[in-house]
Amino acid sequence: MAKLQKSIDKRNALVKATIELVNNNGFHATPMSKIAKMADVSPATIYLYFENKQDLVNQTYMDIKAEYTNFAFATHNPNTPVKEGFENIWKRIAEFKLKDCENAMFLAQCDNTPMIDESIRQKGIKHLQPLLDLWERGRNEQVIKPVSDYLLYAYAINPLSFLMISQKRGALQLSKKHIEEAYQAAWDSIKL
Amino acid sequence: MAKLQKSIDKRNALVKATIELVNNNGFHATPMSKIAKMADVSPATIYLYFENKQDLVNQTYMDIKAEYTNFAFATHNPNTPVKEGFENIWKRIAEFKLKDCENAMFLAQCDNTPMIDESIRQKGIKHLQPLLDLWERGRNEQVIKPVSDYLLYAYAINPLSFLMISQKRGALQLSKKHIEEAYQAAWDSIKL
DNA sequence: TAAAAAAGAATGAACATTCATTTTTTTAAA
DNA sequence: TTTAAAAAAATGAATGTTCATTCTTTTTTA
Repeated sequence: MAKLQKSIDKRNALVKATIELVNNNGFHATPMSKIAKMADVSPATIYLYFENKQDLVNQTYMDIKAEYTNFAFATHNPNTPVKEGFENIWKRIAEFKLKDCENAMFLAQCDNTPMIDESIRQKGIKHLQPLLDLWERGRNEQVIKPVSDYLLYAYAINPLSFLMISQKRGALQLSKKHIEEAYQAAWDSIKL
Repeated sequence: MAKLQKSIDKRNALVKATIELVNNNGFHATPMSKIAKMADVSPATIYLYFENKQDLVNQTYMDIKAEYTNFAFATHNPNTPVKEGFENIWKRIAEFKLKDCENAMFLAQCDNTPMIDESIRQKGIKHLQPLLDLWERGRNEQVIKPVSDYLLYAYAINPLSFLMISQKRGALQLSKKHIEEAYQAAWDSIKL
């Protein structure tokens, strides 16, 4: 329906405005009034779509997290060899983080501050299951070091967030070559 | 003087309270009134020691950053072999991040959000010079991969922040063995 | 024309900062 | 050493602003 579509557009505009403003100013320095203005909507209208500010941010987080993991695993096939599967997922994640920088920045901020309800963050983690499954297989096949998922994540995935933030700040510009170097470092850190 | 000492004590109490409250609630959800209360001081008194809230946080950041790098490089000798030197610095950093968790959490939050003035963060980075020098030597001696400092930092150092945050959240408890595994991953990711 | 959606203005709480006093410390004269 | 005036430090209570949220009215949709 045109009706329903309009609602979806408005909700999306609110989510988008939230991401941009929170990225640049942080959660608490982002007033509802500014979000409303950027989304071309009255402040009161936000409350037709979201319970309150916390809910708006929680939902934004969940939306983006889902989009992120959908993208990351879209081309994943659980039957490919571990090394190949990892390279594929890693490069999809890298592509998302570096191309869809706004969204990725928002996730990073959520994951590094107390701005999101902890229960919501916990839910977000579950989306990573396909990667954890791959690692489990890798450990069994003695292709990947027998260490915890946290450690693997810390070395294989998390560094991308740091590189992304650095790029956003203008500290460096990541070329194809850099991505390849980063992938090598990631794989070297977890392979057996 | 007893006089001067008292002032220093008060300033320290304010800095300490700032760290604890910002760690748990974030910058903007930490009112000056609460900082004052926790430091056993009137809100007005804060303004005798700091220009305003932003200045309080900036100074807190600089204080802790200096403490952090002093600790990290305290036992560093620029003449030791690269591998050995790196292991030493890495383990000092790990010790700081995991034992002096409150301070390290605060730095992580500052580095991952827009809460600190960018110019202040830039200054903080300079403290890392001894590590960058070591890497430069490592690249020359072909002991370390010929990649940028950012990449080396992203893989060799930054993962510790992730592990620290995870530990703080209770997601895992890092034992001696985990630290050793993490060190191996760090070294594997950057060694040639 | 009734119901739903949206709007702008109003409300009340929270907060950073300042102000007017009070308390403490310093100074130096007795 | 004691004392009291001056200076400095500290305080609690205001101030004015900002903001999330709600209320009442208007506009749009069915």
